[in-house]
Amino acid sequence: MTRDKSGSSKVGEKKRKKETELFSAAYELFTTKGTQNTAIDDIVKRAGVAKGTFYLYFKDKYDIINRLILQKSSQVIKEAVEKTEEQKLDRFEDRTLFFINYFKENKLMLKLINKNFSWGLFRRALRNPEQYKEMEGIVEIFIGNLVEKNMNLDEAELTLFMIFELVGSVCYSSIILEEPTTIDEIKPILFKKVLAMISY
Amino acid sequence: MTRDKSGSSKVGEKKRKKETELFSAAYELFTTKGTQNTAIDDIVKRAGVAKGTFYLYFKDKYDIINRLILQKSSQVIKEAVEKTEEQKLDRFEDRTLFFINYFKENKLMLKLINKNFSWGLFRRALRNPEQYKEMEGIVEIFIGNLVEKNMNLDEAELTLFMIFELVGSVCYSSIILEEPTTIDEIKPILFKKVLAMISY
Amino acid sequence: MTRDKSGSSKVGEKKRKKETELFSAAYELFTTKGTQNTAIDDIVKRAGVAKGTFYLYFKDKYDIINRLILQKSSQVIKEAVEKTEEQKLDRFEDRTLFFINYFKENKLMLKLINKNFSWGLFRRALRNPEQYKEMEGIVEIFIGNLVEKNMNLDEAELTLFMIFELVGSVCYSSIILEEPTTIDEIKPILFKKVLAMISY
Amino acid sequence: MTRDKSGSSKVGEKKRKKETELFSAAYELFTTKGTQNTAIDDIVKRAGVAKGTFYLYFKDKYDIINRLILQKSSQVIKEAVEKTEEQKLDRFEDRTLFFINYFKENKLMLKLINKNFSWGLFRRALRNPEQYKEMEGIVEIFIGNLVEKNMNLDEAELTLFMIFELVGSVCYSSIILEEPTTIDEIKPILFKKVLAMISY
DNA sequence: GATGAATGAGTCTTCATTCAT
DNA sequence: GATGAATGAAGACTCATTCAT
Repeated sequence: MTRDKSGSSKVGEKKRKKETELFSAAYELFTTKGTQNTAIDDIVKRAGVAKGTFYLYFKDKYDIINRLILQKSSQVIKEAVEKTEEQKLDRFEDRTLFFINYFKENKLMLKLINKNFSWGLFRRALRNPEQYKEMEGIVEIFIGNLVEKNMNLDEAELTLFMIFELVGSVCYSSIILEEPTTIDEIKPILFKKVLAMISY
Repeated sequence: MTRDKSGSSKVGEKKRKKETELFSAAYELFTTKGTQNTAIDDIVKRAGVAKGTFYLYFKDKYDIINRLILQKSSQVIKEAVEKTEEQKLDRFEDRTLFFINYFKENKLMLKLINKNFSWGLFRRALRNPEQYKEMEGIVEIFIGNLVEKNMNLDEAELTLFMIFELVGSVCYSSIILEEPTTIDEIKPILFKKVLAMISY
Repeated sequence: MTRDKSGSSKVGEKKRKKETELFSAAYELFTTKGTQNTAIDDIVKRAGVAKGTFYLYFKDKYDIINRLILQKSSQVIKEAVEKTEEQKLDRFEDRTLFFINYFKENKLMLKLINKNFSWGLFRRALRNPEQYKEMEGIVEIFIGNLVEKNMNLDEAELTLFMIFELVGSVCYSSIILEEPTTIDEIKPILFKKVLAMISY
Repeated sequence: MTRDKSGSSKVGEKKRKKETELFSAAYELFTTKGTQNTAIDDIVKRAGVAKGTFYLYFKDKYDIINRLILQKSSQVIKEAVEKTEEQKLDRFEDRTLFFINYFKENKLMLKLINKNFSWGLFRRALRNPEQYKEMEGIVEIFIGNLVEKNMNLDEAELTLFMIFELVGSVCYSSIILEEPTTIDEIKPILFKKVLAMISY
């Protein structure tokens, strides 16, 4: 009798393991060589499974890319939030900066996300009640803080969007390409600009 | 004996013409379908030349992409500068906003540049004395203005970089994908944030 | 101890049921999408059994196709014979035409059989004493009638074969493809030709 | 200066040769193993060209199949007509039988055509003025003869269609599968039936 | 008997690049 | 300089069949 499709049975575990291996193989490859230059063949070879197995778990290449971005980005953000909360910082600005600082640590993910990120995909994910409950909280808190500062709701959301775009591109460029300079040299200026965006 | 590579002889003209046709065919295609989905075959067909001819003028596909981005982006910026100067605006802030406003008009180029733009490529181009003399001027003027506002030189240049990144990503997302909303709704907020970045 | 392979025990019944479900799922799919475009996966999904189960009842894909054709074609013919006999038609020719007319009704089977039918397979089936006793009767009656008309036995059997081939192809083409025209327009001519083949 | 696309120049000749080689390799393979079991890879290997070359000459697998059937069938029919006319037979019936007799000689083509033949494709080809002028003549003559025998035009065309279908299926079965017997044993009966179809 | 996860050979198709003419 | 036929490696995806549980 089969009770669950991905549950606690031995088969279910094994199944889950394959998917995980596929995910992490793809992640490694995508962040190293880019999605475009990574073949399904590379992924399955690294994961140590047969080609057909890939298509057991993913509809096609786009499927794994999207699911990976969603998964990794929400995971990284979640982590960043947790670390930020541990800091017991009083001021909203400080919390924001600490958050960004932590966020930028995950270099590999940055590379993956930056060229494939879509705000629409992200918002849609936020509306998925099951999986992203926590993340939604963060977003709401952030926006709430801005609203308290007399921003209206629309502007607050757009501000968040712009901060994402700015921090994302700047980090990508400075970390991955070291252009125009290193992230360490850029960071103080970036923080200054983010604060300016929050405050005015 | 070939005297010149871009000269004034009839042959030189003809040569130049093929290259130009290849450039504009590629531009049209790249901005419409993306670089990835455009085959050399598409380009040469549209340009009306043979496939081999392509490799007479460009080393490979990357070559034409890079040169196209450089060429188009500096051309668009140049135009934007000219239009801005015609406006005889007194305040630096107003000139910046007018500039950005004009800049964003060129939707097609935006699409091309956004996923391929690299600040390093851009700066390298600026240092090319022949071709980009005028553009360098613009950049210097902008930076000069920021320095007058008591920014140091490094911060000024990084500020310019960040404005480019922010405006670029936001325009791309809002114009091409209409996410999170249309450019018209985003513009006032974007301007506000750019001003904040200039001022603080 | 397994006593029977198709017997009356409960297990046997269950077994029989799976096989039947596989058969009817395959039939539906084959006649709708063609054998080539139907995957084992489609069949087992529709039948509601596991993939491995398929190979418990059928050696491979060809096995189910052949057995299906045999089964369905003899079933349709049997039905056609019964309907024909209900009509109490006196003349052999009239009975033949009525038979053909009924025969052509089963569009789906036509599609399945036409591209896979093999006279050898069919005759071999007829010689299988168990299953196809009745059908053999029909064939013998038909042939007997022709012999009465002074055809020799060989010619009679070949005539039957040719009528099958002609009626089969013409019906397939006109019903499924509507080429060169509809079955309704073709039918009178087809009947005329069949009568000619019987009579001369 | 390029004057022609497949003409008399050296390049044109070479080009033509590749296409021909591809055609004949495909023909050989299709008739031996069937279209379904022949991969593009098999074709190009046998033709001694690269895989990409195939797609220079044919849109896809269906393209080469259709063009091959059209080409071969019209070629065989043309030949059969020529041979028939050389015989100076007076009676229409005799000419028809001689024609069929010659027609059946080409065993390989029979195999190819039989499972892929479509009357619609065939008629469309007949309407192609350039290539099939002669063939159209044959068809018209045949139909004309039937009309002289007091058949109306529609019935004449349908009769031709049915003869094609009958002769095609019977020859296929008897020549390729030797079912229900050899073509030599079947031929007299087949002729008798065709005459019956012409005469009544 | 029943399951369904896993396999991997097989298939079609694309395209940047080369090179003889 | 110009041409365009030829290349073949690379890629995404399918599916009949097996086998451990």
